[in-house]
Amino acid sequence: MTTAREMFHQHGVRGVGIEAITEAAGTNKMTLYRHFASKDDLIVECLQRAAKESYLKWDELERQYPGDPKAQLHSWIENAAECISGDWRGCEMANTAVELADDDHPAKRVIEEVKKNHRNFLAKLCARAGLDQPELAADMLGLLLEGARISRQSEGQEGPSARFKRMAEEVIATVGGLADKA
Amino acid sequence: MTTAREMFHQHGVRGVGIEAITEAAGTNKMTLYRHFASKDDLIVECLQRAAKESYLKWDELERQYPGDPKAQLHSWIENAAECISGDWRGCEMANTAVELADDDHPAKRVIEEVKKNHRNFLAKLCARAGLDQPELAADMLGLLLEGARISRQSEGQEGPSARFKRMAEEVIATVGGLADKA
DNA sequence: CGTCGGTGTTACCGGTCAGTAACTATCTGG
DNA sequence: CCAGATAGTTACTGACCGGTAACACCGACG
Repeated sequence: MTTAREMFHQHGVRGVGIEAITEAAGTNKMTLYRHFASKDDLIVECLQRAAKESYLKWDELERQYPGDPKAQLHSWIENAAECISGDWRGCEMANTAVELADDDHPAKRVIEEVKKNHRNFLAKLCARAGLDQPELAADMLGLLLEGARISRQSEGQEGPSARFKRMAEEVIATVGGLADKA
Repeated sequence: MTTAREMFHQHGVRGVGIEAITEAAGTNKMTLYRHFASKDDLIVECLQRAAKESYLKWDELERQYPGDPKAQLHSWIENAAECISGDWRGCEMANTAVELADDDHPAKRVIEEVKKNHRNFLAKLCARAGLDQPELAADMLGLLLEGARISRQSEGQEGPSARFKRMAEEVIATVGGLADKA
């Protein structure tokens, strides 16, 4: 199943077949179909596992710097930057959303929920950090990250996504961070 | 061919077949294959047409407010916001880049070139508008747009992408716009 | 009138892929 | 040692899709 996530991410959910996944995982199709009803089901469960990982990571991020929301925010930036600079192919969620043009696909609900939670988490961090416009800052950080992950797939590692960290710092410093100067 | 672009955009390049395209265009497969060598070829030419449209739009944008780079910048924001709010499914280029996991695909070169040109165009506008940090502002505007277009596919029209205009204005006002206050 | 470039039509090939069936092997717990 | 659950194997179906072949059609131009 970890293999499934890797392959879905690497080649896209539409670009890899069940057989290739099971083969790479050292098993076969039948075993997989005894655990998952369909390929769509497998996709959904992969995304849900990814979602759970994200939630854990956010929790850990808060626990790492208790009572210091500014540090939490910077840690988030650090974390996000790592997501971009790796050899990863963007965001599992966003990529899948692009590939699954059908709005009725069950995976879409998972994706939407995670993205909404991410936004709320960011807004919470921004508000706690005392930013002047936490909602605006959260939206900007979220979209900058989303854009950076996509841009990496269009322009490669040397594109604008390489400057993500600086941009994010700029956002919390100037956009919502007027409280610093007050 | 216009039909091809619409359908590629609506269902994704991997999600629609040649037959569906030709049928929707009121013709058939053979006629298409007499003009295009392969599906990949069709994709590339569609993207190149999209690229040409973008270049024309940028030129028009500069011609619309000659000698007034600030107005050009705001007009760019307006234009970008329209791209998001429509019923469109994100950016043709970025979506295709996500779908075509293979880095060697000829379409990737087209996409990369357009994105680079877009970034340079933005940087030029920002510099001419007298922004303090034109490169940084251009990167941010570009990634915000990219992120907004992707977010629309994950979170729908009501998500952060709805606030794109405000974010972009904030960027040129505070991030690179210190020249205003000087 | 003839022929020639472009178009439409039908049928087909080869490949891939999701999903299933039937059978066998292996390991478990009692 | 036996029973039952789990996993492996092979082969298959049915559908879709990219691409091609062969042939009939129609308009233009000489």
